[in-house]
Order: sequence, then C-alpha cells, then structure tokens
Amino acid sequence: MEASEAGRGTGGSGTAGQVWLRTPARAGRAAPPLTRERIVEEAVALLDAEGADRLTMRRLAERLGTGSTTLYWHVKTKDDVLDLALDAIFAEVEIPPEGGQGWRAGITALINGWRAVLLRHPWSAALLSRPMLGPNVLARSEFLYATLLEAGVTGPGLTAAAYGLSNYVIGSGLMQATWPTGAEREVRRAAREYLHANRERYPVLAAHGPLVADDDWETGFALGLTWILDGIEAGIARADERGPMSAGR
Amino acid sequence: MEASEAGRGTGGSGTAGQVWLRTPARAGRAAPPLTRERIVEEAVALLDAEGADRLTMRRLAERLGTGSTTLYWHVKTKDDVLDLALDAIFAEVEIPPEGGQGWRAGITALINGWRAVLLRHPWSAALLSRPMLGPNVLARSEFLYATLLEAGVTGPGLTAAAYGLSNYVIGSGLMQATWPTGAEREVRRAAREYLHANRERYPVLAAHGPLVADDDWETGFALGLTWILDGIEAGIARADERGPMSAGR
DNA sequence: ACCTGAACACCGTTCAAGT
DNA sequence: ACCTGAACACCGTTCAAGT
Repeated sequence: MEASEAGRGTGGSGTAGQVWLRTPARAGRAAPPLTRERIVEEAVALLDAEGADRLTMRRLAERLGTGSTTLYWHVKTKDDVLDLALDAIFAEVEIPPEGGQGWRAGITALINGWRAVLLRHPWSAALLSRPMLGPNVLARSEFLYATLLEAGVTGPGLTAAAYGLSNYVIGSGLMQATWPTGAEREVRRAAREYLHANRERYPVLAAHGPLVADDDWETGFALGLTWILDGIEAGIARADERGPMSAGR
Repeated sequence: MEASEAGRGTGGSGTAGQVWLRTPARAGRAAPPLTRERIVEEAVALLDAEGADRLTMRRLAERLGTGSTTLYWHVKTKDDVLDLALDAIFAEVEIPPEGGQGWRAGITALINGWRAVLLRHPWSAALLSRPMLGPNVLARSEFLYATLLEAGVTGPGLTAAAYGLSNYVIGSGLMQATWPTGAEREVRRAAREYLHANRERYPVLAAHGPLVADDDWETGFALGLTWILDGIEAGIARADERGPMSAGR
C-alpha cells in the first residue's frame, strides 16, 4: 500500500512540480547548440507528426542529434516538455486588437482561434488535462477576462462566463480532435455499422447518430458558442436593469 | 522515417482497434476465477486509488493475483482495459425516468449525473480523448438524443444541441478534475502567488483570477448549462413559430 | 556550463509451453 | 479453455564522468 505519495516530483527551486512556478535558474547566454527552445520546437514537430504516445525522450533526443540523457540538463522531466509544448502552440492563437469591434466579436475571434489551434495540433486536446499556467495561455486568459469585464460581466458571472467559454472550446476540441478522422475513418464506418446493427437498442442514435459529417462540427460549434454568448449577454442586460453601478450582487 | 504506420493495432476479428466494434469471440461459461469483469472492476479501483499513470498491466495483475501476461487472455491490449473501465463508470450515471418532468429537467439530471461521475473518477476526464462507444455511454447518448428530439429539437440543431451539452460537461469535468485540489492544493497557492507576482503583466487575472474557491465550480457549471439550455429552447421556439410541422429546415 | 555512457527499475506485449 | 515464464524491445531518469 504505497499509494500515499500521489504528488509528483517535489521539484528544485520552486514550490511545486509545475514548470511555470519554478524559477528559471539560468538565463541562457549566447545561444548554445541545444536550447530549451529547440527542444520544445522539436517536441511540437514530433507531436504533430506522430502523436502524443510516440513522443519519447529517446526519440526526441535522436531528432535533435543528442543522447536522451542530455535533455535532462535543459528540462527537468518529460512532463515539463509536454507542458512547454502545450504552451508553445498557444502562441499561435492570435489575441484580437484592443479597441476593436465590440466584446462579442473579440471573444468569438479568440475562441475560434483557440479551437483552430486545438484542431491543428490534435495531441494538445488530450494534454489539456494538466493545469495550464504557461505564459502564452495566461496572456490569452487575461484577454478573455479583461474583455468580459469591460463588457459589463461582473462578480460570479465573470468566472462562470470565462469557464463556460473555456470549457466549451476544450470539450469541443477534445471531442473533434479525438474523433476518428482521416486514416481512422474506418473506425467511424465500423461504428456507424455497429449502431445500425444494434438499432433496436439505440433507435434514435442509429437514426440521428453522433457520427456526423465533417461540416456539422463547424456549425454545431458556432451554434453552441452563440448560445453561451447570448446567455452572458442576457446576464449583462439584467445587471444593467438593476442600475449600471450595482456591480456587487 | 517510419512515421507512416500511424494507425494502431489492426485488430483481430473486428474491423478496427476499438473494443466495442470487435465481436466477443467467446461467451464466458461458468464464471472462471478470472473474468473480464473482475479485471475491469479492479482496474477502476486501481485508477480511483492511484490515478491513470499508475495503472500498469503488471500492477493490475498483481492485485488480481495473477501474472501480468495472463490478462492478455481476457483482454487484447491495455487500451482495451482503459476503454472498458471508462465505459464501466458510465453505468453510474442514472438515466432519468421516461415520462418525467419535462425535457429540461431530464437533461439537466443526466448532465449533472454525468458530471458527478467525472468528478468521482477524476482519471476518467483525461481518458475521454478516446472515442466513447461502449454500451453504457451509448445508452446515455440515446437518452439525450431521444429527449431532445421529443422536445422538438430537429435537424442540424439536434446534433448541435447534443454535442454542445456533451462538450460542455466534458470540458468542465476535465478542467475541474484536473485542476489541483486536495493534495496538490499547494500548486494552487503557488499559482496564485505567481499571478500576484506578475500582476503587471496579468492585471485582470491577478485580480479576478481563475483560481476560484471550490463552490464557484458548481454555480459556474449550473449557469453555463442554463445558457445552453436556454439557447436550445429558443431554437425550439423559433422552429414552432414557423409552424410545428416544419421540421425540415 | 554543458554533454556523454552506463546503469537501474521499470514498461507493454508475444509466444511457446504447460494443465 | 485458461494460465505461466521467459524473453523482447522498449521506457523515464539518475549519476558519475568527461570536456
């Protein structure tokens, strides 16, 4: 019964296992042949090319022309590599310009960009099960919160709105990125056949089944996003009725 | 460059790697000492106790009093064990009674039950990155689709509504199950400190940060769910205006 | 400051062999 | 039909040693 040591490695200079909360320790001088950046960059390339469970310290090192143990000078664990790779792709999500086209447009743009990145790097959806605290993620969260706040979303509605939006993208991205496409299209066909064969037990699924065509993902996502935004907007309207200054409750 | 063989194991009797789509091959006679059910049950227990990355064929076998290689008689791969375990916990999600209290109440009950299960077995959230085709999952999807259909949701709105709801629970569950709690509470504190220390870069986050108290999860989830349901309901209302029989478009 | 090699304690899975 | 043991080809990570 050695189940008590659930917490991960207890880390070096920082308080906890997360990369982001640890102090950098060294500020790289002149760019050395092997840098943390190059490792992360190559990790993303490897993940894009072969998926999450083919990422190995040994294989990653090979692509970089080093031994696997060398990586551990620049990086503490494999989990660090994953955290860093996950944050790196968030840099691809464009942050909409400031005084733009109103809050709905800004948030819609951010969420759509976010979703696009998740689909461009399908492995990322599965990695989202680790707390996202990297600088690129935080910068985009900052925009989300600031825009909502500026739109008039206050108090508990603020976190609800932010979480609602985030959860929705994450869930959607996870489901779509995960769902068999391309090479695994055969699984999809087999699933449809399976549902059809068992249509007595699952009549509605067999008829209107969840194995939709590719286009439906887009419209479905957009529709759900609209619903959430409408809900947020209605909340703002109600708050305004009670007087624009009554932020408290 | 051996990156071409992306597809998983190409399976035995069925078409693809998924457990569900394969034919059972043997119908267990009198219950043997080691059954597929016992394996799955023990796997869930192990996952609950120690989390996903501590589940090992060897450790699982040890808990069952066998050698690890014996498991492969009852199960094809470790992924099968995970798929089966994931479906098993879905049996805990109660399917609301048929002619109940209206569609909103029914769906709300299902979604809340679903969420409760995800939080009771936090490892499950991370496993959701595999297509869910097990019988327990399908039975609940069937209820969801049937209820929506009965409520008057039609055409593309149906898949949008079903996916919107599913994605929302999954995203929420993933985020909350993932977010450091309990033993890893220290990470949370460190994160808050980190945000505070960098409050010049993340002013809004530092002030209204995403590191909420536990209660906020509940209210936030309920609020977002209401928004989505409102959106679905509004869609039904619009469809009814155009005449109750105009399902088509 | 950075890189290397050997080594440790594991993995998932196969397969011939037993009963 | 079910279980076992030995074996293969891997893992992540540590650490003394090199430059």
